[in-house]
Amino acid sequence: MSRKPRLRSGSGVTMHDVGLAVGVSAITVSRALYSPERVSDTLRTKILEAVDRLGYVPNRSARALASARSQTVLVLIPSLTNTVFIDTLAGIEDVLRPAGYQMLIGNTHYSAGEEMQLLRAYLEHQPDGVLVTGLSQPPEFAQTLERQGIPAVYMMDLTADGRCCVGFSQEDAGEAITRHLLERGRRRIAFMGAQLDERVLKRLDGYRKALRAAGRYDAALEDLDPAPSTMQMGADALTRLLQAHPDCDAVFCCNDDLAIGALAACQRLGLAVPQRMAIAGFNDLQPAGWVTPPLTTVATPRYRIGTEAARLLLASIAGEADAVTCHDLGFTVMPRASS
Amino acid sequence: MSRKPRLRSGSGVTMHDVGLAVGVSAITVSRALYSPERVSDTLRTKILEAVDRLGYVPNRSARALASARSQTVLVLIPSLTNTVFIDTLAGIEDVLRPAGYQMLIGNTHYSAGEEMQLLRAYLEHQPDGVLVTGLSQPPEFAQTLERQGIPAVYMMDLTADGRCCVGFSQEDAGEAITRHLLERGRRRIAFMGAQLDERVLKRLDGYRKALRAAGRYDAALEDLDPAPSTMQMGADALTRLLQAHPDCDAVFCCNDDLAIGALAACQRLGLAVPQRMAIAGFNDLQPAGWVTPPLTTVATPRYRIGTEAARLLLASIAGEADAVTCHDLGFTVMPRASS
DNA sequence: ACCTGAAATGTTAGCGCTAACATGAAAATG
DNA sequence: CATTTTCATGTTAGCGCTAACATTTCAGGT
Repeated sequence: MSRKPRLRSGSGVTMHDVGLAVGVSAITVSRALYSPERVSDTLRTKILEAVDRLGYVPNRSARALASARSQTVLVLIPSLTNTVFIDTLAGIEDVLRPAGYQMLIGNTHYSAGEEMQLLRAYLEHQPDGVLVTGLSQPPEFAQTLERQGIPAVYMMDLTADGRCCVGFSQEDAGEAITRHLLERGRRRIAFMGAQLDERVLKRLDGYRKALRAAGRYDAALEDLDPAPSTMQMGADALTRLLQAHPDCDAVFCCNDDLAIGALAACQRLGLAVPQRMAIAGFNDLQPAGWVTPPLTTVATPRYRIGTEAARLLLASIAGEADAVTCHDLGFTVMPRASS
Repeated sequence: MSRKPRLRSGSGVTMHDVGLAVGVSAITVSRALYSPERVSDTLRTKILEAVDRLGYVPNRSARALASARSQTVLVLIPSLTNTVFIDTLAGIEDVLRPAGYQMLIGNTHYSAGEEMQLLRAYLEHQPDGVLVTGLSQPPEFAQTLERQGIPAVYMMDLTADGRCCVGFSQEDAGEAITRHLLERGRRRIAFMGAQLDERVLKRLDGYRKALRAAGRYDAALEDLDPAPSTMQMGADALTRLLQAHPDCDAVFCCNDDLAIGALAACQRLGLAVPQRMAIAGFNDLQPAGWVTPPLTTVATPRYRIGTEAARLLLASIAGEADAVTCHDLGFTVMPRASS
């Protein structure tokens, strides 16, 4: 009356099998692998040899189920094609992997709806923590995390509302680069924005603040397009801008892609940069230092945001309450020849 | 004599709890969620309502453990900063997500060693299948997969050795674009290569084949650098190349980044493109069609490689033996003004 | 010799879920 | 109306692992 044996996943070698081969119980194998100090040296050596010989592969699902810790972190980023987030991802990975944590990457495509959906879907993995881009999730988002008791770190921007965040003030950065253009004697400074996510809008706020303070704000000089930014778009926007406002003498582009497109358009139109037109970008991506003329932009600590956020999250997972703080990593205005 | 209750992960609501709330057993809840046709409509509605009300989140680890299927696919790609692989990733995701599969992304950094390490690490998740970039893994790689009975699909290139692959012939593509340059009357065609992964080397093979057939091969015209490619590198290589070989009248760059760098260098050096110097790239990334002059390049079906590979893998996981075939998705030479 | 306590290993139970088999009721069949 | 089939649901056991407690061993102190 024996039942069919159930399916086995993987190679079918379990801790129990390894234990049998060495003459110990499964728990000792578990300890040899994950808390080596609790097993005598001789035994541990024999066990590790057997693990190798039998080709034992631990089963993470079983481990997660039994220990109630998945050793997994969910990372939500708006895009995989934007270098900014890829750099951050690299920083995150460099901290999480050595710590034995697994990254689950969710691409929100800049959509709050998709972000919420992804959170729900990935919660099934019982992540031990979540790294989120930006601060403008719906209230439901934080509630869900709260209910499951999952710590989160918010990346890229700052807030004083008590959430744990790592980044820099997008608004201050926008203000700083605009002020830089003012200091260079520019009087009709335009803003070129695409994607229009929360970070772009905050940079726009900073731009407005700087210009208003100088008494030079003109809403007509704002060119906003919700579509994802491309170099082409930057070129088009610049052409449009100069047609409508021939007196415009500078433009702050919300990112380097737009700025490089704008630069190319100036060259095509025969406008000298920076003499006739100053151009500033944002992020200091690799090409910014390389185009002619080199692009004035704002260098952002993307990689470090990743490492710091990951570190904070790990501390938070470990229960260190003081990990829940706001980390301002700052930014640097990079004055180059385009302004 | 009661023990401490064990930790609970997540919200603590289980299928059993949902069942209690509705007055059914846990297995009925399971069926209502995953094989709805096996539960009556009335009951299913009640169960789903309770799931919502209680905020039940399924536990994927438990599911994977009990069913021996993780609904997870491992994707190994060489880089997250190369648009080529990001596009492929997008294709993969667009097929896997609707099918309920979870992607685990492993970044190999173009290293066979890291690739093997990643495979071993991610095997702990008991992936149901693996998507791999390229064909030149060590024999150990395929053996490991074989032993665990995990199907794999190899992306980007073709092979006749029986492995399931989706891509196009990198060699044929290299040959085709080189022939295009020959047909445009070029006689001293250089090759500029970076990163030097297997795909670049195959394109180089194709380049050599075309030039040898035309009796115009000269090993001195090959500029190879194992470092990751950048626009800067393309510019440097072009300058170097022209210094050493002033008679060089065309260059096939192994990717668009190098080509755009080379283009910029020509402009800086005052060399007319294509009159004095023809330039061809590879991949047809967005900027290729947009720089001046527009770049001749080879369009590659990156997104479709992703969707097809994912589809094949799913079929393979489902046990459809005929899924193990080679899919040639072809490529298209895009003649533009740079040649 | 006895006790104490730390170190090394084992036993038991259960994490949340689903495969396999079992049961009971309703519907279809002769 | 008895019999078979189908459908809807339940029971049992176990996936592989580890928390919690239990036991054994042995060093060191008295």
